[in-house]
Amino acid sequence: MKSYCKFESALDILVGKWKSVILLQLISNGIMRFSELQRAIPDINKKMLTQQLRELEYNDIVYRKVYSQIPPKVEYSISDYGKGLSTVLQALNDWGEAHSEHMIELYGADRSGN
Amino acid sequence: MKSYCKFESALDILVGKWKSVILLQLISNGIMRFSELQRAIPDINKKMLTQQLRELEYNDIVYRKVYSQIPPKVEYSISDYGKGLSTVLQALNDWGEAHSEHMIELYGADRSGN
DNA sequence: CAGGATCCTCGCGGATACTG
DNA sequence: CAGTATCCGCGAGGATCCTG
Repeated sequence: MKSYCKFESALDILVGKWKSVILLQLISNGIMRFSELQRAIPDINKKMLTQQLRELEYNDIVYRKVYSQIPPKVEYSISDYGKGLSTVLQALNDWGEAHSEHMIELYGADRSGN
Repeated sequence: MKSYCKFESALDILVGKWKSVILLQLISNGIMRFSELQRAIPDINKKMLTQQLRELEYNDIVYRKVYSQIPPKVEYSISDYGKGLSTVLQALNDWGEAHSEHMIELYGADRSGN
């Protein structure tokens, strides 16, 4: 039997109400400014956006580039290291897709709200 | 660019303070009774153990076998379907391991409490 | 033995206002 | 523009007691 002892810590890093959406945006759009992220995710507020971005930055998943100018300009992107997540994300995504099918088989209607 | 739209729902299923520990136990020990799980995870209480098990059961990750007898006997195990998670778990675990190394490189000491 | 029912706490997430 | 600072509600998680 393999190790399986650090997947909990891995989970923690992805957990947070907005982490996934943010990641999704940055993955598909590349570099994005703070305000672009705000517009792309209308239901989030600045505090949450900042907070979740900081956590992702702390874990070196996203890269934060600050232009020291006025008005300020900050760009976010998936860091080189963060790109290593893609395998995991893909695995999770594939399983998630299969699972929603499975749930439909088991319980009937689709309640995913997708 | 691949889809990446269901990995959020996949995450939800693994999230919960005790899901990972429970899964770990069931993966490595196979079939376990309720009380065995309790003993294996001393810090959990019955309510939480029951609740998290029910959620996993609802998602068809764990199988619950009830022996109608007195005193009651209930056995839990990873369902056949749930075994399909192993790939994902392994991916998460591998990344988690690499990541904790990476964090040490970045910030020095190991704060994982492992 | 394997829960169910109740009550409570604590911190995540959110609304709003202010600032360099 | 890209944030901080404060305040607050709500729900996941927990302690405790009861039951078939």
